[in-house]
Amino acid sequence: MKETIKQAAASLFAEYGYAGTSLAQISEKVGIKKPSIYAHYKSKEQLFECVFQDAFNEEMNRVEQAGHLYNLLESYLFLYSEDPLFRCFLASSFFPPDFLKERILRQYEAYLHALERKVKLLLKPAENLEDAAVMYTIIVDSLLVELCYGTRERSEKRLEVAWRIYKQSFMKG
Amino acid sequence: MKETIKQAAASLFAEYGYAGTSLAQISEKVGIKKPSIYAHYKSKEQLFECVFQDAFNEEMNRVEQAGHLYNLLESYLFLYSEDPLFRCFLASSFFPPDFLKERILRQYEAYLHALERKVKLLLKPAENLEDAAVMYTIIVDSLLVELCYGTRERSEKRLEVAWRIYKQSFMKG
DNA sequence: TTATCCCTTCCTAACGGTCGTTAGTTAATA
DNA sequence: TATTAACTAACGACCGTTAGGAAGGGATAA
Repeated sequence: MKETIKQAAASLFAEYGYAGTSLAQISEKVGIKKPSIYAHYKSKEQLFECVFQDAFNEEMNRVEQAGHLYNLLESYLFLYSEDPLFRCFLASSFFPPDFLKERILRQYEAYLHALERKVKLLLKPAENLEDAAVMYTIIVDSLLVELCYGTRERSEKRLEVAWRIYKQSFMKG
Repeated sequence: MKETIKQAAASLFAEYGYAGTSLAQISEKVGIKKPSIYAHYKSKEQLFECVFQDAFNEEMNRVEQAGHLYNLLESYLFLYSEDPLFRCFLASSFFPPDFLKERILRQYEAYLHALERKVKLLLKPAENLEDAAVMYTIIVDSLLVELCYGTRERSEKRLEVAWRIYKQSFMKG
């Protein structure tokens, strides 16, 4: 049940944001009454905190276990359309509620650092490894943005063009 | 006064989103009582609509009057830190309220198209003009994201790296 | 010039509704 | 028997919004 609530909350937070989502909506989606939520979470803030932390950890693990740079990029495409928790991670990073703003910004920074580390690890040593890492995060962010309010089609186009340029710039060898 | 309200609303909507901003906050920032807003706007929705439309039009004009691709990129950096209306345009595009979602998505798409048109106009004819246009919007979006929740410093780094790669890929001639 | 009227813009008071939350109870489980 | 997780009822706070009135300015007519 605790997990069910978390999932329902995740997809609602992802779509309407923290302020735009009410406990009434969440409980209705789960199929229980509003006060029942308090048997599992002591406040709306704490519920959101749990949801976000889960989302963040899961996404962080995914990056750290990635084996190929292109596959990682490509995975964002279906992840966005399939995984509410991931969408929640995205939306919360783009638009964090006030009471968690600082922590979320800190964690998103850690996320970008993890991406850069991954690039430096997987890419053949090159003189411009630093550029390659920055450029990779640029592509990731732009892909995420496009996923948020563009079409799937445009996202795929972006991925294709970006990867072609990226390869050409950093993987000539 | 109508203009004053709009500005106050813009900076609050930019920071807290539509759902996260109350008319009480707006009126307090302006220095009037909450119901006085209704002398100028007939509802919170209409107020937001005006603010967003202003923000969008202003930003669209800016793009259409741009003369250099690099300058346009660079302008986003200070624009974000100086112009609440621009921040509101950004935040609203990233996280539109439900009642305007469709229109906002449509307009953001128009915005990206305007960017692509600008690239094709300003760039020397090349065989991969289409790629250059897509890549430019990638850079813009990633820059905007970084501005939203990164540091100014990181944004500048991104701009520098992205532009170097961009020039090298599309402006060799 | 003065008096009248209208219109705009602010105000106070209050509305119904929804918010997050708490208290207190009941039913089931271990 | 003690604990957990669901419920109903209700709380105070805040939400967007409306009603109704006061103050001021501008135009018009005496």
